[in-house]
Amino acid sequence: MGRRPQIDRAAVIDAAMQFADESGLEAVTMHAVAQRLGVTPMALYRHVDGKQALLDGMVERLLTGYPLPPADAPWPGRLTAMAEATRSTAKQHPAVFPLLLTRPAATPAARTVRDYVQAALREAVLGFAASEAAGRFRHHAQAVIDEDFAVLLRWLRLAVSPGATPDVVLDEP
Amino acid sequence: MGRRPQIDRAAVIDAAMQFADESGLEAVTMHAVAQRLGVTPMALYRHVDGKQALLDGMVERLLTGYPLPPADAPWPGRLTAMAEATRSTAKQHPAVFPLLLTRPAATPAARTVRDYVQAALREAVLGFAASEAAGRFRHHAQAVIDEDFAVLLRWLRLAVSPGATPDVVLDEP
DNA sequence: ACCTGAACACCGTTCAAGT
DNA sequence: ACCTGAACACCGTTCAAGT
Repeated sequence: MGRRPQIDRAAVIDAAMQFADESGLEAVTMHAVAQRLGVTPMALYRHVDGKQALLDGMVERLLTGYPLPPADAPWPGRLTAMAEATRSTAKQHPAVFPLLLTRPAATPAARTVRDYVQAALREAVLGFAASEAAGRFRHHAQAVIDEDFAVLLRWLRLAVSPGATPDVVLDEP
Repeated sequence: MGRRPQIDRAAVIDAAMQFADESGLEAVTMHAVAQRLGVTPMALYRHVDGKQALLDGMVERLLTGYPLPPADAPWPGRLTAMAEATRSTAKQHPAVFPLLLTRPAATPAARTVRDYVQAALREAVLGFAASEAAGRFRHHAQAVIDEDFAVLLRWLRLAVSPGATPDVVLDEP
């Protein structure tokens, strides 16, 4: 008499992600996800706390897929790592990606990552301000400055245009 | 035999905005808006092109409410004006405000304003970079620099945290 | 413990019809 | 031209019931 659930929380979120990438985010429906799992809609409620919780689970899955440098690493490295993680995520789940911009603080994991990026951006801007005020930039090679600003600019653009396609945002010079 | 429509596009959008502020954005429903206007849901379709178009109309209403400095004005003034317009909008329609971050390029008017902000931000960052590279900051009073960065930082924070309450974003130091 | 069946109130949208 | 009535397929979610 094995009770084999065969439909745990991870499977539900998996199915939702796949379905979203196939048919679009707005097609992710309790009925549709259930059908894809060969199960009744009501069966999902045992494993996720309703549709909001399902979407939150998808966001968490998106955010926790990649390791990030420690918070006290230099900000260009942190932003670059986030950019790479973001690009990978966008490539793997292009349709789910917009959720990141719509529900950024829905879960503790999401909040942690958002604060991580926010802290890096703030450091970047304040760092530039402090550096130029002290005239320290003359000690840097111009190429390094340009590179740092390229990273910063990409994030600004991503932050400013939530509706933009990730690839466009990340790939443009 | 006056045909007095008594329910034009503006009235539909008005009702939707009011209802959103009273009952939340997710309560804005074709049925609900129609009921508030004392009319059948299907009557709305003569004046707005479905629900998406209704939401787009609300975004446009939000964005076109305030005049902005010309595009060739100095960027701090442009960002400050946008900040003031945004704050007023957020105060008047707090529940509708998130639409701005969700559907930023839905209509031509929305696209124009987004490009306006994006250009100002880009100019701000590039301007700082160019200035420090040339060592020109020594000619500025530190107070002016601080003020410029305060404006820029607010916009960065707003851009980075779409889910944050506007008042918190705009009022915090 | 896990899933089903039947049902509920609601949603956006259509069509044909009234005036 | 503008609005209504009845209806459609669908949505999230509940409840009681099966095993």
